Amino acid sequence: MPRKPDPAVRDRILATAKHLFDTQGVHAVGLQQIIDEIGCGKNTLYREFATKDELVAECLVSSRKIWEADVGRIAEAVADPAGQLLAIVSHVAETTMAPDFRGCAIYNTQAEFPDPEHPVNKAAVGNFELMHAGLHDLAKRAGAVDPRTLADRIMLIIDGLKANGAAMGRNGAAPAAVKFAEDVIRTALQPLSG
Amino acid sequence: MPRKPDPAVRDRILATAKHLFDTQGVHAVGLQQIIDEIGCGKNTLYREFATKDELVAECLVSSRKIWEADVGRIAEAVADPAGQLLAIVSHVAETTMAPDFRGCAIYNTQAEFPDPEHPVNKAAVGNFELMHAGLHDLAKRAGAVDPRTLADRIMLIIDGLKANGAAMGRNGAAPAAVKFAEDVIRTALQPLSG
DNA sequence: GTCTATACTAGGATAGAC
DNA sequence: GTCTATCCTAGTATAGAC
Repeated sequence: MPRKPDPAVRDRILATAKHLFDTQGVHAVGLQQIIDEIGCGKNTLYREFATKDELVAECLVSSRKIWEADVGRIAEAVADPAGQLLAIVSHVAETTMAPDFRGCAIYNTQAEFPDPEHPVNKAAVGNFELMHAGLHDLAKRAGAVDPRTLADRIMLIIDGLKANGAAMGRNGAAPAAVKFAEDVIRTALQPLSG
Repeated sequence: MPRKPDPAVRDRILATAKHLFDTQGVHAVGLQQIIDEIGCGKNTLYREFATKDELVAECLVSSRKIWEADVGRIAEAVADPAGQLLAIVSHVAETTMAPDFRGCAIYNTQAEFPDPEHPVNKAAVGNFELMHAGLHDLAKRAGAVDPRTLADRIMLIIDGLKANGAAMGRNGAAPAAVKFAEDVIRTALQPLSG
């Protein structure tokens, strides 16, 4: 087969773009930079993604899928919903304490597209809503007295981890997050008067 | 004195730049845009700030001063350190639930300057360290059993508020944050077996 | 002299034509 | 894949108003 039908060229573009966007910021990365990195032609990129915004939005879909895959893997490894909540926090803590962690890709992308009507902004908000809904579901199945409040608190810890980890890594508040979540979950499951 | 020594031109540049940076992002705002908004000449801006980076760094100093002023005002209004911690969280919650809140200016700026060696990045990290140190001090004076842990937890809630509030406003986890902090502070002050 | 305003350089951006 | 068109950026230098 002499002529490659480049079956995965779209995925390669997406992966390369997502990596560059995540590490340097969307506005700081030009399409030419992505093209150079991949070694493809400009029209190849424009065939797959009509505009840069479309490419950015598609990267957010990738971020969502990665999150869902992580949560799914945790669900397979941990039986009880309360343990899954804790494992999710633990997983986020690990990623945010990595030396090259530069912040939550979804949050950072949203910050670069402040217009609430912009598709990229809407996609980012949608991702957060999905995350919160997943936590809420787990909190319900864990038997929390007030599932919504538990989900809110875990969400705050996760979001705090991302923001704090980006700025201060393991020198900041991130190392304390898992124990924090543990206490919060334990308290939330106690029927009365903890 | 007939000739105005334009005592406030530097402040006007700073205020305008900070507002534009905060609402649209640093990379998305050109110096020309700032100049047009102010109505001054390009020379004037470059006389006060040699480079854009210098202007950005100075905006971070403004952010820090605003934070310190907020904390100082709370310290005057609330007597006990534990109450101050709660009031700080409450204050952050209010700002993050404002309809036009676009995220923490310091965090967003840092995200746009990922290079840890860049002066702007260092300035942002320095701001976070100052905030954490202030919380730690309050936690100690509040008589917390483990002041560092209390400071870490309050910091996580505050950072979570900023990230979550930017994405979801009052539809997200932000409204639950003050009650959350209240519980955390109360538990942290109990000498044993809460 | 001090300000605004404009022209200019050199580079990088998106986008698209070929 | 290359090449072009158009636009915008940071930053500098110059022109002209008061």
